[in-house]
Amino acid sequence: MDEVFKALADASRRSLLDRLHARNGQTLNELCDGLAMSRQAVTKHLAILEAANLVATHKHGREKLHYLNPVPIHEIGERWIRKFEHGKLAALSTLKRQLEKRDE
Amino acid sequence: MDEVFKALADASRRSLLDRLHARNGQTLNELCDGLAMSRQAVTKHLAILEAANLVATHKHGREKLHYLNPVPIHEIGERWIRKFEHGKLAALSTLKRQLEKRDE
DNA sequence: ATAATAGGCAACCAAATGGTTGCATGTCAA
DNA sequence: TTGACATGCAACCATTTGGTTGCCTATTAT
Repeated sequence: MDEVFKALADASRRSLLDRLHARNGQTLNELCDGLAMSRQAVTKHLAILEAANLVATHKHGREKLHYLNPVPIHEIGERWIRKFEHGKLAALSTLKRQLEKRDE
Repeated sequence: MDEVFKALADASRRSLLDRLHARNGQTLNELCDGLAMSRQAVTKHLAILEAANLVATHKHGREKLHYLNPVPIHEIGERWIRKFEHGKLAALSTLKRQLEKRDE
């Protein structure tokens, strides 16, 4: 799971996921368009996303197509994010109460 | 939002959030226990969590108490994770279909 | 008053990260 | 078949990151 969090920690990589979410199955060159960095930099980012299982690829002739895999994102939502949403109100009220002690 | 993702990208920091989730309002020294690293390293991690607004602190005498703020985690869930859950089935079926082309 | 406790600050260091460039390879089209 | 196109590989570089150590300050307890 650490790999997924690390992969999501970079804005360029999140942008790549966004673009695949908007249109799945893009080639490397398509994903490079408009991303002020070299093709090789994008390749590295995609490799990290692939290692985290967030992107799957499929070679078609000389093109490499990239597909979004939403499962790890979903798992983070399920196993991590929701845990902190549970009891959110309780945590907030504690937080509020303690911060108000500043004024004592 | 980038700060929040970056803050969550480290296992030690996620562990600190876990521990605050288990028991809110711990001091720095309490949070150090069992975390094979120096107090100063923990201080730095907590500073990053604080900068990302994931932790709020409150000085009480010579102690510094740390409180979890679940709001940024919730926002990531709302604004980012859910987006990818929407259309998850569609993405998965495309993914499956394309990966099966390997066998053609 | 003095010692112990809780924490802060700053300099330093190794390794990881995010990027580059140059060149090589494989595939398609004329 | 030959040139153009899509991608891969490797070396290199600067900056960031995660950690350390040493010392300083503030608060509490004896």
